[in-house]
Amino acid sequence: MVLRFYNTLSRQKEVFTPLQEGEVRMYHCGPTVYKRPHIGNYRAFLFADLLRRWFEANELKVTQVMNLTDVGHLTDDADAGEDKLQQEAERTKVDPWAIVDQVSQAFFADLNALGVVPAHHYPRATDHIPEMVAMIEILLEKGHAYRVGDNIYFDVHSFPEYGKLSGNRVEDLEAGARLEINQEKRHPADFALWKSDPHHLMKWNTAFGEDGFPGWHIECSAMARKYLGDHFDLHTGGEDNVFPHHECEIAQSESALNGSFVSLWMHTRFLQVDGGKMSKSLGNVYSIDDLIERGFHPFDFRFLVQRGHYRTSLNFTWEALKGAAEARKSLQDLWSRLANEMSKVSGLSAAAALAQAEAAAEVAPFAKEFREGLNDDLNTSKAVAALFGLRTAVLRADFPEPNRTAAAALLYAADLILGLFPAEEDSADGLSDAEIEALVLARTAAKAAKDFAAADDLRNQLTTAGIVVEDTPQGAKWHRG
RNA sequence: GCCGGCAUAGCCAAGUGGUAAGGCAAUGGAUUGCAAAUCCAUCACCCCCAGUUCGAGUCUGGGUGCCGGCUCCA
Repeated sequence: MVLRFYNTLSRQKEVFTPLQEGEVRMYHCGPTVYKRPHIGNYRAFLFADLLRRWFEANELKVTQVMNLTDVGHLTDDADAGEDKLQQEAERTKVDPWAIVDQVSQAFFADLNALGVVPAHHYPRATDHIPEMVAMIEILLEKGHAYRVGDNIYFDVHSFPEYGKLSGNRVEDLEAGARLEINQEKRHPADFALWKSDPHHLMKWNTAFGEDGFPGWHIECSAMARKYLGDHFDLHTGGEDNVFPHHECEIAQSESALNGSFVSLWMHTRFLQVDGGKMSKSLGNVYSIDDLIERGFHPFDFRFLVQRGHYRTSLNFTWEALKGAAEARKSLQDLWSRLANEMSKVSGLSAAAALAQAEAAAEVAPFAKEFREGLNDDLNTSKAVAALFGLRTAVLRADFPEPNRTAAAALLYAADLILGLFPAEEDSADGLSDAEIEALVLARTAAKAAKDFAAADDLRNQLTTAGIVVEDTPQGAKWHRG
């Protein structure tokens, strides 16, 4: 098994070697819970889910952490800066803690709808104030941070490698600074670790003062350390996190902990809508519910995202989503056709199912293409193409019967890894096989008698019950849709 | 102004320098009582201009357009 991933830090694909053999520890920058996440946010979270699933399919033990940022961050570093959560709270006259609760619930509901496997920890920033304070104290002691009144800043010049992730240089940042220079700071690129403001709605009484709140970046450093240790395998986020957020995390953590922090940094490219950035004014900032209202299943969106590569900007359009939905439906149809064989492989692990598929000559080429695609920096396009290759092969009349189970195994594994098909809904009006057979036979008889009205009526009954009837040269066949 | 990325058919999207995966849609045919499904077939000179090379979507330079960061943002 050789997994290769593109590392933002080195700007190239690298062979992945876990720090601890057989284990992967990873951290994902999660949502700021001040307003409901949109589909663009979910592209990043679906990517995290895919990583998790593929690692587990490779029999690695995964520890996965995704933070919830529930304390607002400053819109700028000047003292007048407000934070989004505070703004939202003031705008809606709702207590910020209530907003956090409400948005968090919506977030988890969306994750569930998208079939995301829950991370092991979803730490909240406000639950980790002591950890952040402790880390800031280390930075002060080591001379990487300085205090001005009740504000504390990280001294960028104390970390010579600042800029290694983003490629930015401290000098350029200074030259391009569009902000009013905060006179408190020694250098414009210095960033806040802790701020104090009596008017802030969310504030804590700490050694740094009575009315303080954390800077934007420190929460991830502190929480990652707590749940994953000082040095862990990989950290992900959207491309916009590269700078300043992740750059600052690196500076803080490596300064505080004397050593490398994260081995592999992975970032997802933004989702575009209608060829450009989604924006409120264009009215194309969609939520998962918006997709559902238009008649799509959240898994259609999941499939759309996973048909493309995470490092390429994906253009979301309703037409593209429709295309993904149709494509997913045809794989779902394949699943139904393999229902009998599916029962023989269900319960297998993804690793075992994939191995079984690779062991069968007729299916192996597709299984290999699927695996190799994912091994190569999660090339899901290639992996999905393999599934369509499998579909074509299975649907050919001469597909060898013994290999149908292997084909089912591959599709089953693909579902465990990509999350293609929602869990079966309990069909309350489900017909038994015998009842279906009777209806199908009755329809065949009606057709033979040229009573097409009756035949169509029977077909409608079956369709309504979720049964697909196919007239083939070998007679009528049916399967559950 | 300074960093970084992308540009492939109507749409979405892969692509180690050797003559363009896959899907959706569409079109023709087979099949059907009509459909649906399925099967067969058709459907791209890879943004523009130079250059390197025996050979470039794939490398280099210059344009144009879009995206990200430098400011909260996946």
